Amino acid sequence: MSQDLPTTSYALLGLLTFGDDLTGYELKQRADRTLRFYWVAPAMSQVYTELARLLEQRLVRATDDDADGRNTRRYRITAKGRRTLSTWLRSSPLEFPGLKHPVALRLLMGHLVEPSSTAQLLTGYLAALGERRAELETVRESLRGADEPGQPFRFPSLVAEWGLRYYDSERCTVESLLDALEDGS
Amino acid sequence: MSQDLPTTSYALLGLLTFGDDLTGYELKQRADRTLRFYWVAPAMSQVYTELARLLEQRLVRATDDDADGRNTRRYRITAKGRRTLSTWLRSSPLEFPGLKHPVALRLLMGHLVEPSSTAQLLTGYLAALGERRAELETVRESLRGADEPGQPFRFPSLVAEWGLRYYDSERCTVESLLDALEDGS
DNA sequence: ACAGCCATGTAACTCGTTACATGATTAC
DNA sequence: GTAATCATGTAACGAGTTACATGGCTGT
Repeated sequence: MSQDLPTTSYALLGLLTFGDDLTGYELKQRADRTLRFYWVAPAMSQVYTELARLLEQRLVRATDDDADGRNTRRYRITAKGRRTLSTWLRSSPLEFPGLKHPVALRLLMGHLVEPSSTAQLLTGYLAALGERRAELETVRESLRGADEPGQPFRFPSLVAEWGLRYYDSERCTVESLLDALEDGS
Repeated sequence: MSQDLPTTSYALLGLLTFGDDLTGYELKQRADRTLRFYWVAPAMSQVYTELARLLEQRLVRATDDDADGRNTRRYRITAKGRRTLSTWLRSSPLEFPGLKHPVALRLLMGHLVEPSSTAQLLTGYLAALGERRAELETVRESLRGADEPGQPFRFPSLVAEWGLRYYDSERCTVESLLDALEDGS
């Protein structure tokens, strides 16, 4: 029973393997600090939906904690959850990354607008890229001290590094696209 | 009337601005050669669904061509379609690209599996990346000759170049991740 | 007192997918 | 003749979103 969950379920389950129990709300925050950069930023409502599913399949266990008046459920991954997750990691076939790049999409149709409009698009993207990069940089900084081989945040740190490199490469490419547009117009 | 279409509608409409009329089938093929690399590869059924929508809003016009026995509808963008598209291009707010990167996601959970399993994941990705890159290279080659400033495929060519650079940057990063994993295990 | 955050959920809806259904043309 | 490709659509479903609904706690 219970084998093929949507990838986002595995992703959220994976965020519960870092040694602490989280509420739905906290899980959403963790997703926003990690998953967002290379997977998705699930809506609050989806986090609760996924947790309900994981609970139903006994991949997580919930502890009600009404002590503080607030209705609070804290979720912990179960042994079965760990087994399921590592089986998935080992056996799932390679899926190629999917990119949804509205900026590239708009550049494709550059012939429909004035060159200045396209340049403005790319300049705006460059700015957004800078902000994003700064956010991810902050995340990586916060992992410092536990990101050496063998330590708990080694892999999150490697992934963050990967993201930073990606943003750097984007900046570089977009800058040369802007140059090319100037020359050719 | 009629303004906010899903982005994929605009994307498909954009593929009809390169001077030729296409059948649904041909449009799908064009999407597979271009959109796939930085947007989506829509299912055949979705292409027809979107075309029906575009038709309903008079953004495309259809010509039935039953002459050859086959039921063939050829679609052409209308003046209204062009207006709608260029308005969208000029006025739509900047959306940041979204990445769905199953490989990065799995790397995040590297602590749950043996190092060899993670290394295998990355090696597999490197191979897939090579194939993808080759496909995109073929596409770019096919644009040669009409990709100079002012020519029809200038922008598609720039976008393809962007994609190639992205794949190169990925290859480079993944190689150094593999090095880091070897050192630290 | 009031705003902002913590906290949990339901309902309606859209996008996009896979599976199904059909049939003609082309190349071997 | 038969397999691959061209060609068009419908139906059922799933993943994920926004909007809605509720309420307590915390800082000023």
